[in-house]
Formats: sequence, C-alpha cells, structure tokens
Amino acid sequence: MGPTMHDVARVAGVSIKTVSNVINDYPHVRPGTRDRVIEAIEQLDYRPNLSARGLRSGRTGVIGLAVPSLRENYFAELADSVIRAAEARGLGVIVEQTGGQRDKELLAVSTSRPRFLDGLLFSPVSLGQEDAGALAIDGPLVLLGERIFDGPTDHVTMHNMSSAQAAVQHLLEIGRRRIALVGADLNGIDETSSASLRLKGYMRALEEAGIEMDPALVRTTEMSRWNRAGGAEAAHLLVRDGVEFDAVFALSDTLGLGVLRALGEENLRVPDDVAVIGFDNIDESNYSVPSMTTVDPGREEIAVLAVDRLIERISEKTADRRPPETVKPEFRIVKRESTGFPTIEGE
Amino acid sequence: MGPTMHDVARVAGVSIKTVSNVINDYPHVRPGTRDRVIEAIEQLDYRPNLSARGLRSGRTGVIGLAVPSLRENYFAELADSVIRAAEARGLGVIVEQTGGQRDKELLAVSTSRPRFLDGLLFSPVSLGQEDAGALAIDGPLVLLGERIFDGPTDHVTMHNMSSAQAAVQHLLEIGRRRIALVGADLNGIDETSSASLRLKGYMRALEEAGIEMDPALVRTTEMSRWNRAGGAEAAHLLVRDGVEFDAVFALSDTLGLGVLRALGEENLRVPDDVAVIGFDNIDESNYSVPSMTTVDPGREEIAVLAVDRLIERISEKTADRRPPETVKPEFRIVKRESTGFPTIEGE
DNA sequence: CGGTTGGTCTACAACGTTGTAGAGCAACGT
DNA sequence: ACGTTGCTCTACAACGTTGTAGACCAACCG
Repeated sequence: MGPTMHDVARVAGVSIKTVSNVINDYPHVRPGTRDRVIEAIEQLDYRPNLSARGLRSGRTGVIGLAVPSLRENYFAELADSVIRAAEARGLGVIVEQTGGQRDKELLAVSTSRPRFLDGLLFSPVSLGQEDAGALAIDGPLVLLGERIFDGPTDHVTMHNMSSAQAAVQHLLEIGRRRIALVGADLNGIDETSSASLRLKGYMRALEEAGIEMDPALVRTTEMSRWNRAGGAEAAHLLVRDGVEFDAVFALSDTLGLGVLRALGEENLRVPDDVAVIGFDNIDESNYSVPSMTTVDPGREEIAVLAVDRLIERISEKTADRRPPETVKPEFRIVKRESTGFPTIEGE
Repeated sequence: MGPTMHDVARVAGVSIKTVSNVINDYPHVRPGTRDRVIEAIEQLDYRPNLSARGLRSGRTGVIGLAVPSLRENYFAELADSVIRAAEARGLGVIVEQTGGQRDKELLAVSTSRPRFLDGLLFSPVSLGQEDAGALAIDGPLVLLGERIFDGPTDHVTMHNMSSAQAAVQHLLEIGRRRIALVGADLNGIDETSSASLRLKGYMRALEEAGIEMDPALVRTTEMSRWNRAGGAEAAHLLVRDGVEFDAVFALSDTLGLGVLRALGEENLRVPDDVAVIGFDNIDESNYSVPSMTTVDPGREEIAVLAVDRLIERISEKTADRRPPETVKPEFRIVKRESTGFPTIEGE
C-alpha cells in the first residue's frame, strides 16, 4: 500500500485537508504551502486512492462502455475513440461486451452501476422501444446508436436515413440502376433499428429517382449479426438466384467486405460489373481490394459528443436536470475504388 | 445513492456484518438468517458499493489492460478475449491505449495503479529490456507479448521463433523458394522484439532447407507500426525494386492484408504468382480476397492464461510469492487460399 | 482602536464496507 | 453440573478521502 495523504501532510507539515485542497485545486491555499505540499507529493510519489475518493465523493472517475463486441471493427474503433475522449477528460473506461444479447444488455445497465461507474455509454442492439423503461432507473446514461428512441436519456446517434439515401444517390450518380441492398432486417418490422432506417433511406433515394423498388434486390442476412460471412452469403445468393444487379449497398462495412469477397469468388468485377458501397467507414475499408466506398457516419465525433454529454450529466445537480437530448454528427460519403474512385491515401 | 448494507440489515433484522457475511459466503450463517438477508437484498435491489469495498479490502475487482490501440485488430481481438476471460471470473477491465508510445507505456504502468486497479495486463511495444526495472515497483503485473524478457513479472508470450519457422516451412512445402519477409525491424538490433524473433524463425527455416538468405527479400516497414499501409508499401517496393519473389511471409496479418492489396494492384496473382502467409490469425484474414493463410499464435489462450496468472498474483500473499513465470500456448498454421488451400468456413 | 471581512488552514465527522474481537448460546464431554 | 467447544451473530474500529464548521490572523473600515 502506497503513501497516503497523512504521509504527505506529515512531510509537508500541514493537515491532510490542506493536502486534499492542493490536490483538488481549492483556491485558498498560499503559494508557499502549495509548493511544499506538491514537493512532498513528488518526494513520496503519492497517488490518491480512488476507492477512498469514490467512497467519499461518490465519483470514481470511471465510466462504462457497453458494446456488442470488440471483434466488430466498428465497435473496436468506437471504443478507441471513446477511450481517447474519456482519457483527455481524465476518465477511465471499463469496457463490457454484451454480445448483442438481450439478457446481457439488460444486465449491463442494471449491474454496471454497482461496479461504481460514474456513468455508462451504452450501445444496445437487442433492446428496443419496449425496454425504454428499464433505462429509467440508473445513474447517468447516454445511449449510442439507433435503438430506443425517445427514451429517458441522452442519445447520440447518426443520420441513418439521410446518409443511406446519400449513399444510394451516389450509386445512382455513377449510373447504377439495379441496386441491391444487403443486411435488411425484415423479421420484426422494427422502426427504430439501423437496418430499417437505412432501408428507408434506400427507398427514398430510389423513389426520388423514379425507380421502382424490386424486392428481389433487398437481402436479409441469416446470421444474427452483421459480419463478413453474412455479406458474403447474401452476395452469393444474389448471384445464384439469378437476380440482375449492378450495385450493392451494404448496410455495414463488414457486410460490404464480405460482399466484395463473394463477388470476387463469383468472378464479378468491382466496380466494373458491380459497384459497392458500405456503411461505417472502418479503417479496413480503405485497404480492401478494391478499397471500398462507404458512409462515414462521424464515429469520432459520436464518441466525443457522447463522452461530453455523459460528463455533463454526471456533474449535473438532480435539481436542474435538462431534458434528454438527441444529437447527430454530420456524415459524409467517402468515395473509393469500389465505386470507381481512386483511393486517397490516409483518407 | 442506492440502499446500503444498513438498509438491508434493518429489513432483515440482523447486523450489517451479517449482511456482509452472507454476501461474502462466510460459512457460519444459519440458513434461515441467510434467506432473510437474501430476501431483503432482493427486495431493496441492493448492490454492494465497490468503492467502499475497495477501500476496506484493498480489492476493487477491476484490472487494467494496456495495449497499443484497439484499432489494431489483433489487440481488439485480444481485448475481447481478455474481457471475456475476466468477466467469467467476476472482474471488470479498464482498457488503456498507449499508442505504442514509450512515454505513455511508462505512464500506463506507473499511473494505472492509483486508478485502483487490482492488477495490470500490459502489452508493451516500445519498452525494452532496459525498462525492466520500471516494472518492478508496482502491484500485480502480467506482461503480454515479446518485449522485456526476464523481467520481474509473469509473462505470457507466444512461440514466435518456432511458429515463424513453421510458417516459412509451409511456404517451402508448397514449393516456394524466393520467400520475401515483410515487417522486419532492423533499426535497433533488438533481440527481444517479435520482429527479430520471427525473423530468426525465417532464417532457421531457410537454413534447414539449405537456401541462402537474400537480404533483398527482407523488407522493413517505414511506418512506425505494423499496419496495412506498411504492408502495401513494402510489397509495392518489392515489385518496383525488381526483386524476384514467389512468396511473402508477412510478420503480421495486417501487414499481410496490405501485401495482398498491393499485389493485386501490381497484377500479381495470389497464390499462383505469389503465396502469402501472415501472422496473428485475426478474424479479417479469413475474409480477405483471397483468404489468407496465417499463424494462429493462440490468442484466446494467451488471454485466459494471462488473466489467470494475474488473479493468482493478486490473491497471493506477499510471503509465498512464486518466482516469475513465462508461458506460451501452442500455435498452429491456418491454411487458406493465399497458399493454395480452400477456406474452411468458420475456421 | 474595536469590529468586520476574507484568506488560510485545521479538526472532525462522515462515506459503506470488512476485519477483529468477542458475546451469547446450544451441544457436548466429563 | 460445569467447563469446553463450536456455531452464530454483533459491536466497533478501521480503510483514505472530502465536506462542514470553525479557528486564527492580517487587513481593512468606521
């Protein structure tokens, strides 16, 4: 066990409260005293005991981040952004993986609080509108992603519909008309899922262009989660079903990368035979063969916004609580080889 | 603030210590009393305050994981494995990113302790043998990866040399003789880096096969870290330098994926013209075009071993401290299309 | 010159938990 | 019948920090 404030106080010849005051930048400390304390701290290599601080002040300086899985690149990169944003503000991040399973997601919300978190960033996948109530109980909570609209908490999301629409418009602009969509979720007609919102953007873009939607072009994925295998499978099925198509809008980059792979196996050339656009702008999409055009939903900004919102909520007095907010960063289309643009290095 | 032990004690009609005893499975509690306490806990939805527990008992149930970056797939997947292993044992994981920078790595070791971690899993990149001393001070610490051998702590690593040798043997077995190596680190002749150890394996395999090593085939990467861009660059240079080669051993999968991309751009066919093998077995390598043969160093097992070692160290009395151990899981070669084998789904 | 103000510091009591010491009581052996 | 044992439970004191209340002193005001 390291030195405590008592040790520092003894060395500096002050009371422990003065040490505490120096550490917490309490203004009324004489410069000379402050220096003595700082010197003592350095001499002893004193570090505050965060458990004690957490007990006394109710804050631990640690927040939680609950995501489906770090094996999904989007969430790994999101975690990277969140951790860096949190670190810049002096917070640690405990990462929990829900596997996208409903029970583990519910658990993450209810069980993570006792883990002495100051707050939780939560990216649910399985929880839906009907679970909004389950989120009301706990401490500061900021939702990430699409699900659970109008919940009792802040929500950082993305322009799913309009960015999906822009993605399809991009395909239309380069002359494609038979645009397949991979990753639709037609099981529960769940209005609040990313899949549904992006599908809606797809339909709008087609409608505006005066193209009738062909249901044969809208493909679901069998796998429970969006991944490369799902994308590959969907693309294989498209080809083997004999559906004619000259472009694919994959609802996530990992799906899109699976599509790229499958198209290669089917001897279809990208973008000559089939153009492909993904969604998420994960690092990997810039290095696939060919590099993949995608929608950058503003992940980095999502992380910063979310951490800042959470910090606000944490420091908020229960009295003057603002009503829950929903914020969305700007999106952009990153044009790459899979739709006929050269890859820009470092993009 | 939620209910405390006092509240539970009052409801159950016992002392707080009895509540504590029930929670900590202290044996001498009458079944009836135990039931009353459990019922009170459930009725109040009581959750122990981990700050208080941490203060009193010196344990917080949280460990740290310091890795270069979650954007590197290998580390994202390692983090996934570690978090799952830790969760199974009731521990939370705070993830810190060092960016592979020396100062941040040193900071991670010295600063993370006050963050009330019970222990730290640390995967250094920049720290070397000369920093072994810096690791002696702190609490339970388990190193991951190659660097800092013979340090004062447990070390979970991998069979770098023999698995690299096996990788090259695989290329030799399929008839390749001009085997390039991408990702060498020739700056500091640092005996303890993954790069050096894998290079050594490469040389041994060639030697055993009676092939003389051609320095023109051994390529460094300009970028500070192993990534796709570095692999692509190295492959482009190989071609443009006019070096003849029929296989590439990439010292990491991300390097290998960059190599695959660059070879495609150079109109070289994989594996017909050039066979490629990587190292790490990240998920992505199974979905590249073509899928990439690689060395699986046993990442999942590394995580489990590391977490278990750390837990042992945490619960160890200072008296009967075992000497530091170094453990390595088994490796295996995962054969895929980039060396002429069909991809096995789910592999 | 007495009273007030405000800057600087200290003493003390919490925060919620667990370790220690020991009280109470039934069962047992002698 | 009485000490001993062992199970069950309780009271109390920590753990290291911060909030509260207030002491002390110099500077200032009237």
